[in-house]
Amino acid sequence: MSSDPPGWELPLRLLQGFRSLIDALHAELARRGHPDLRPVHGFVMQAVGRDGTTAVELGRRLGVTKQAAAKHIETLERAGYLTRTDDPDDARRKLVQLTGRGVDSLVLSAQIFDELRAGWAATLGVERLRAMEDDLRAVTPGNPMRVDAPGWFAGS
Amino acid sequence: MSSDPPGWELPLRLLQGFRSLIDALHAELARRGHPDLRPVHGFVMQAVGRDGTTAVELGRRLGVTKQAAAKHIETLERAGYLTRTDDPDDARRKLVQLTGRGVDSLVLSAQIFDELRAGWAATLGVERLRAMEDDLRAVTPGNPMRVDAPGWFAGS
DNA sequence: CTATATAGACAACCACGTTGTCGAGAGTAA
DNA sequence: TTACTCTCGACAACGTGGTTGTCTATATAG
Repeated sequence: MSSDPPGWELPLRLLQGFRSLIDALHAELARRGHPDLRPVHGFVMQAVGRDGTTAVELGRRLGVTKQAAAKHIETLERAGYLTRTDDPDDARRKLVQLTGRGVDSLVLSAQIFDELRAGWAATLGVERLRAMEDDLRAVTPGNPMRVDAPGWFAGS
Repeated sequence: MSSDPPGWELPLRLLQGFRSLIDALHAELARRGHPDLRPVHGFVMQAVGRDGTTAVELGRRLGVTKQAAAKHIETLERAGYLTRTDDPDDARRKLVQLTGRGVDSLVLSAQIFDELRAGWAATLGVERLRAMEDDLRAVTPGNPMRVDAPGWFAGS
């Protein structure tokens, strides 16, 4: 029988797996017309969503303050991925929405993620990959769409 | 037959798995006498290692500049986890070494990681967990001891 | 002895998070 | 209508952790 690996290997492998996928995604995004996107930008735009949102709500979704969310919005607005328009029903609010370029980057990202997953399936076999996904779902029962990752690591 | 999940779920699950382990580790570390440690501190002390190192070498291991490494050293020195002493063989160098408290935190972390892995094994079964580890090794062939994670996410 | 390379300290700056404050607008109750 | 309260977004100040650039002291090679 084989002995168990040390427990500290598992989290590092999980992180490496995540990193390798995200790095490959952004290498491919750069090749297909989005060289300026950073990993955090994908999380922000995913949190904005097709329906748009506001700075306060975006902050809630990302798990940061509205001020931090506003800075992300400003960055992505200047880069051409988001627009801000006045809400006709509430003069306090500014509606943040994806531009065509923003939507394109999300569509492209979904497509590239599928391609990367196919690469893992080719290496591991479809059944082993599905087993890994099932097992990860079992130990991380939350909604995978939560995007409050940024800023979590460094902490206070 | 079941259909494949979207490719974007896999990286999010990997990140969630990593996060859940690291969060559980630090909750337990806090309970066992190390409430001030942050995730990044574990990476730094792991990079310092039992043999000690210097600021320049630490920066190399973490993938950051020597100045950034020096700031981590100063933080952890003030917190009582590291000491800096003059190198008797080279008056330019300051040897950075773990204190007893620093070593204790690493020993404790290794122990807690083993306990967390046992928890996953209880949920998934030993064979499934080993399969996941094997598969992660197969798709992330690098040395898992690399600890250059901090600062990678936000990018430029 | 001299030239070059390295270690670490220091300053300035930037990115991204925080808290605190503020004015404008919306909602509600007297 | 008026007054009170809440919400949204803007702005300033600050902390942390990263960067580049510069400087001094010390090793090391020629």
